[in-house]
Amino acid sequence: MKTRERILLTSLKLFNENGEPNVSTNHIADEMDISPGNLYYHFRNKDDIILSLFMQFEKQISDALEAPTARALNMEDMWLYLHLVFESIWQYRFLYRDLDNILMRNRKVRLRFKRILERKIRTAVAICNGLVDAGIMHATTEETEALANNIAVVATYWLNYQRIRTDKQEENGDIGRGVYQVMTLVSPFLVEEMRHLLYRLSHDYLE
Amino acid sequence: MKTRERILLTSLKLFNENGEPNVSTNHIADEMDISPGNLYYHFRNKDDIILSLFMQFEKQISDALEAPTARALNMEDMWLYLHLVFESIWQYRFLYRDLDNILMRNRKVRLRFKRILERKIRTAVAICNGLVDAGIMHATTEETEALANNIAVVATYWLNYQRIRTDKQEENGDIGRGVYQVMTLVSPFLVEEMRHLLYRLSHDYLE
DNA sequence: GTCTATAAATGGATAGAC
DNA sequence: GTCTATCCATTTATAGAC
Repeated sequence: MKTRERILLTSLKLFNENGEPNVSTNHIADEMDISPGNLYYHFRNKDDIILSLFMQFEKQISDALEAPTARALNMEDMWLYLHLVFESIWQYRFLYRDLDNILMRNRKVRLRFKRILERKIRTAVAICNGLVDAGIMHATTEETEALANNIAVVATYWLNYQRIRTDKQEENGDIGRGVYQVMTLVSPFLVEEMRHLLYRLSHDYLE
Repeated sequence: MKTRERILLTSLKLFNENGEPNVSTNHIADEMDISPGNLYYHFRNKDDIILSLFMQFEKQISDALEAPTARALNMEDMWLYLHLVFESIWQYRFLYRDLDNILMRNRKVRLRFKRILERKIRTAVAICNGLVDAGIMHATTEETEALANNIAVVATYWLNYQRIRTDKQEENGDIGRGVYQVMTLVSPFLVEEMRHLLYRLSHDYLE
């Protein structure tokens, strides 16, 4: 494997494990048994590494956000879709844990992250409208708008929230809970029949 | 004013403005025109300052969380209650912006913050149960549980979320939007009459 | 209580040899 | 591409005089 690739892989691992602010370029080089100078041959600086990792993340989550707008979704599709979103966040969780800091320092990442967030919201609106059109959901425009924001907030911050509550540092078992939690946002707007279906689905899903 | 007090006030201001990781003890001393040595006479280290600020925050938000469990709430009460919670968060927003980092470093703050979070959830459950008992809300135990978590997530992270979306750094005008957003979580579980009341209330409230 | 001076450590980054 | 050596800036923190 190329050194550049290894730097990205090692950085991602260390960032996720220890938090981005607690991982210096020296740490990364050390962990890989290369020299700091070598690292700086491949990346201009630490933010450059973060930007590269972010672009990997961006590509991955973009693919996940693509699918549901292409066609109408049924309930099972939505689980899968949300699962993919949560998987991406989990994989690059260091970004979300120090979001404010990272976005503050890094203009490029800030602009692009904003775009992803807006896209999340628009995707949520599109899905809801699809459900309303299909007659299995009832909501006014205003309700849909507020709902989409709530979906975006919970999807964005659920893993942070869960991490504070349950002290266990790793384990991604919370993804299922995150998906469930987002679904409970939509649930009360569904027609009764669908609400029950969702209820059964979620109990299967969470074992 | 005592120097110790001034250090806390200045730290809070700088932390909120520039982000806690970007404010060193030297910056704080500098801004106050005192020497770093003087600052360290009053506080053992930076985390000690953060702990003191956190305890101020804890006291303030504890008061806010006290009220609603004492008695049943009507809709107007809930706006006020949520407003107080958001005000506290806004005032100590630096904590929330670098939450993961701060909690990771500081065991005491972590344990106490966790307690506050649990209390937020329990308060939300209590309020919902009150509304159900009063017959103006319909929700199963499971729905209430999920709802309380969603309330906690949105209340905790709304200001962070809003800050990313709208680039303007300061201005607390988003508090009203935060309260509204939390209310939209509860709204679909209310009986129709109350839902309409809430709708009217929120439109008055947000001008 | 407050200041000056300074130690000790760390992190980001570069120059130049190989 | 990679390493060694090193520089510079910053940060935390303390000792000791006033």
